[in-house]
Amino acid sequence: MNQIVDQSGAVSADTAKGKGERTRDRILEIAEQAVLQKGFGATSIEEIICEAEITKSGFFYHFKDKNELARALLLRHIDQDEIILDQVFNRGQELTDDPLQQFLIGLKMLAELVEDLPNGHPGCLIAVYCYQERLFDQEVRQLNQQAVLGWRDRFRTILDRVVEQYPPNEPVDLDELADMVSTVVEGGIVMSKALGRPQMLANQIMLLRSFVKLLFAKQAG
Amino acid sequence: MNQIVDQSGAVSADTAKGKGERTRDRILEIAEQAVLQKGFGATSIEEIICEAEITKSGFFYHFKDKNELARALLLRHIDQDEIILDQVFNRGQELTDDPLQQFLIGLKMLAELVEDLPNGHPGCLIAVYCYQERLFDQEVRQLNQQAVLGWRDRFRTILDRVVEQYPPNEPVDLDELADMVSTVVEGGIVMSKALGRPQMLANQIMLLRSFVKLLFAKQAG
DNA sequence: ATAAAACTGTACCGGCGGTAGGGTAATGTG
DNA sequence: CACATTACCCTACCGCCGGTACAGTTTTAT
Repeated sequence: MNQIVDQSGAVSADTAKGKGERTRDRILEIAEQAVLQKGFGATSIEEIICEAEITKSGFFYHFKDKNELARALLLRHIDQDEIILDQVFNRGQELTDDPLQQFLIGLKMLAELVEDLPNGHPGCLIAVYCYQERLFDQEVRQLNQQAVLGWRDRFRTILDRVVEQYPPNEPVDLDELADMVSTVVEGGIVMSKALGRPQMLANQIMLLRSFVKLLFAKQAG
Repeated sequence: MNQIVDQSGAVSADTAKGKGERTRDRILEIAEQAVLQKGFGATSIEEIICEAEITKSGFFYHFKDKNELARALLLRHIDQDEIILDQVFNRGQELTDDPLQQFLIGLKMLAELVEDLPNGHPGCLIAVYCYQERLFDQEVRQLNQQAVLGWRDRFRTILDRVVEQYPPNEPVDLDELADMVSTVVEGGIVMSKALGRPQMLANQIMLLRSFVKLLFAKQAG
């Protein structure tokens, strides 16, 4: 869903890593950017090694084939994504005890976070892989699926606490509502890219937030 | 947004076309399926001509290069999409004079339409192209942009009529709300594909419909 | 019948994914 | 410092693919 580079953290972490792992990370970083811009099938190993300043042998020392690169890319992406979502939605829990407010704060912070990205959201590997599923093996597809189910669990947990205190004004399935967050983010990224207007993603998240407010707002009387 | 083959219509139209155009259409049909499954860069001309039972020379007789194929695919996709959206949302206008009901009926019909697709929604070329923008020229990117703006106009026009009669319960930007339909469809397609559950797209559309109802519902008192 | 349209056939180029295998520089560790 | 392991580099090769060039042939519409 989100991929933002944890700069200072990454640097300090790098120094603790061996040289091999640092090269591997560099390959992954370069590859991810390329894949998000051109798709997996259109990203050549040649260009990756060129930018990473290694040779083809060097590349295949780290990844036995392109499919293994795909798997590593996805795993890394999912990890980074989870860290960011944890930060955003745990922060809400620190600020208030009201579960609805926690959720609304999380959505607001998510919107601000994607809005502050200088060149817009770079894209989501899960979406890239969805549209190129025939290129990958079963394992990659399962990873993709589990990542999405992880998002559902995350938001569902929050929503369960919300409905205890706020009965929804319209009957909704909570899993579907949890999925709505992912849906809006994924769709928002596509719309942002299509229009070349990065801000759209943040706007759509905020609009979803309005809907959540409406759904759980206490009615007058 | 949507790509559904208008079968009987296509057949009768085919008979009116010259042989060249029929071959061209066959190429486009095969290419679109492949591109939606593997991405544009990973779809080889070789496999297209193999399935279309023509030679490489035959292919390049119709399209001077892959970029021209991309443009033709996109134009065709946008056309088909517009026909479907016209059908769905004009039907709402036939059934009632209330603009809100028209919109809600349109969303319901859209949900039913995508739910009835046997193998789930095949995907949206606009989304594919967004995630592979570096492969295409300026013209293709502009086409993509205009298609999205067309969706916005379509829904915005409906919404303008809605707000005349139904003041929204929460302040919203109508362009953003119009974009929300596209966002949910694009995001819903990604989610459906990622989870392998075609029904998700219809569910998300119906959930958006609930939100629209809430937003424009007349408050008690 | 005939001209135009719609192809086919063959040969070629360079780039890319991937393999094979031998050689070498850098690195962490005792 | 020694030394094994890690992390690469170099060269050569294969087959597939996008794309070009161009001459020849069939099919179609009129």
